[in-house]
Amino acid sequence: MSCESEIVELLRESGQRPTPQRLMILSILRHREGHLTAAEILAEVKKDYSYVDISTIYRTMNALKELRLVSETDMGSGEYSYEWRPADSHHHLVCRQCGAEFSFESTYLEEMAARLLSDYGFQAEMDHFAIFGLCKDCAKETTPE
Amino acid sequence: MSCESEIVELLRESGQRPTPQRLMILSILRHREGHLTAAEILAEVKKDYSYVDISTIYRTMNALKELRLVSETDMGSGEYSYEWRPADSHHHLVCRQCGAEFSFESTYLEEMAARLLSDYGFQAEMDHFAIFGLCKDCAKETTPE
DNA sequence: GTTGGTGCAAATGATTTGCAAAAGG
DNA sequence: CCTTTTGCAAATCATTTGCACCAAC
Repeated sequence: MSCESEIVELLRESGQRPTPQRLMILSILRHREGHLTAAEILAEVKKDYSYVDISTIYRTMNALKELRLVSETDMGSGEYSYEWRPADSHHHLVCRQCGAEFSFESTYLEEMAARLLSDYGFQAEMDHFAIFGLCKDCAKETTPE
Repeated sequence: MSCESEIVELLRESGQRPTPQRLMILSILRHREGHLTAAEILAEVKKDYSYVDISTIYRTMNALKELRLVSETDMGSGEYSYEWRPADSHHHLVCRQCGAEFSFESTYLEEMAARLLSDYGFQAEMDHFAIFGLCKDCAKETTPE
């Protein structure tokens, strides 16, 4: 794939070795839309390359997290989800009832980040938020009016 | 303490039995400011009442969570924190570097909740948010300019 | 060669669960 | 009594770690 060299460069720049495992993990993260759990990444990697361990996934994710190349989000399922850090930050609505997930963008969060910076000097990481609540359909059931 | 009867009533209303364990747990949650982990609640309860188990804490928290009497927040430490659901919703800034925590209130979050409701019909639970980032001091070190 | 990365298996640590006994209504 | 709740111990489940071996530079 064409962006492999780009990935290799990214790794080298940050002092990491471009092993086949990492290339596969990174390629999956970059080509798949949305967030993946460590187990899901593992399953995907194993399709082509059987001998990979879940610990390698976690170690890679931790390294990439520190480099801020991937985001880690608690989607409320008990596992963390990882996503290639998107250029355009988006967020997730997660329904507590049915588990449905929706993406959304919000200038409110960016405005708030700016405000936190000016008021508190706090550099908020607003790139990937999960907001919990009730989706439209479940809200209807719960409050049938 | 004077608010015990109030707590008993709250439990009864929701079909729960006011056992001594629950009364203590609830009393601690209501009188302590800020959020507590399950282990911290356990330690606090054990001061007066030795035979309590961590599973009772979790079971109580899960029941109260569903009744929306306490909020559960991932403060980034690997454990969840619980807090008596505050009348005035506030949120937390957590520094990824030094771990410092700050409370803040924000009308932005409320505005966003209103917008999510009108745009998506999504009833967001905005009562207790943890936002991660870099605090003033750590930001200074990282970006000494 | 030296350093860093991997697979494997075992450890960890938070949370959950099965069950028999105890307590609440 | 009948149902819910508890303590205890054991189970789960995601994530981390120790270590010997292997791969990158």
